[in-house]
Amino acid sequence: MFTIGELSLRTGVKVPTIRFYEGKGLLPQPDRTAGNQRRYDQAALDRLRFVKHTRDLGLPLADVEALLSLEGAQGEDLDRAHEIAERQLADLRARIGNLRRLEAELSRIAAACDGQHDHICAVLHAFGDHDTCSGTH
Amino acid sequence: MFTIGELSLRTGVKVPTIRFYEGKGLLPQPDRTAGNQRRYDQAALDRLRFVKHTRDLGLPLADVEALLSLEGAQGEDLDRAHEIAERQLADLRARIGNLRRLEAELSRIAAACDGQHDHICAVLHAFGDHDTCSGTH
DNA sequence: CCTAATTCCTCTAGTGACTAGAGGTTCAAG
DNA sequence: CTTGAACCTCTAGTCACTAGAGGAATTAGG
Repeated sequence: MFTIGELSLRTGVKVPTIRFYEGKGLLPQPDRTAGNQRRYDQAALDRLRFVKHTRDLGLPLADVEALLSLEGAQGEDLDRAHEIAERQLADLRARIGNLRRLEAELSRIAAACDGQHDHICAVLHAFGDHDTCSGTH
Repeated sequence: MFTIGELSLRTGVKVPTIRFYEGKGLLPQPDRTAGNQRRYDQAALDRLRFVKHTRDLGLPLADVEALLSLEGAQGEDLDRAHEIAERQLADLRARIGNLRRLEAELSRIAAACDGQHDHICAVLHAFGDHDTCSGTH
């Protein structure tokens, strides 16, 4: 049996966040001591690790919840899980694409003034100027 | 003179968001008609475009505000602007790196089950399983 | 057995950057 | 002069936490 603090150490999820997840229904209500403190078992640890991992992957809590409800799923339910993974992947790839375009633009802006102010620094102008952007955003 | 709706159309910033920016002090208080409606001039349009563009680049409003206060800056103030651009760029590159690692993992997960359920689908297991991750996150 | 330090409890409020809605007013066209 | 769209202010909700107040329980040392 772990305290909430031990669970936090083992998963890397902060204590208030664990309580927050419980309030959201992502984690079941754990046992309590006579003094009302939470005590967790191995199953709770596994479940929290699942939540942590999926969150790290960028899934919103609603999707984490959906996946949790699919535990031990079969047949069509597995298609749902697969679909969530595919959707997240597409999302992620789009986000990477956007960020790479922004990276190109930001480095153009940062390069506009390399510390010499003999000329008028173009950084501020570059921030305001959309016309010279390569991509759309 | 533009109404708030016209400003919205020309910049792509939604009407409530324009009011929100004004409340935050990012945009100056515009003139008003006798009936209390906002009327904007070209300067307001330019300023909002600057805000929009910097926001699109991923800068938090606090940084947008800092940049706005540097308008017409000279000397050392320009270093501040340059520093903000450099910091954002570093930030952005780190974010891209993280996302690319996650992409690798998500595609591993999505591939774990390609629609055939003869075998037990590994998607759910993969979501819960951090050990097989290539990178750290 | 007692005390002190640490961890735990609940609850409220704050973050960032908006977005949605209620309930009411003004403007522009016909 | 009427109608309908666009405007006004204000409050509250979103997401995923995070911080703090004020108090109770647990645990290690003496």
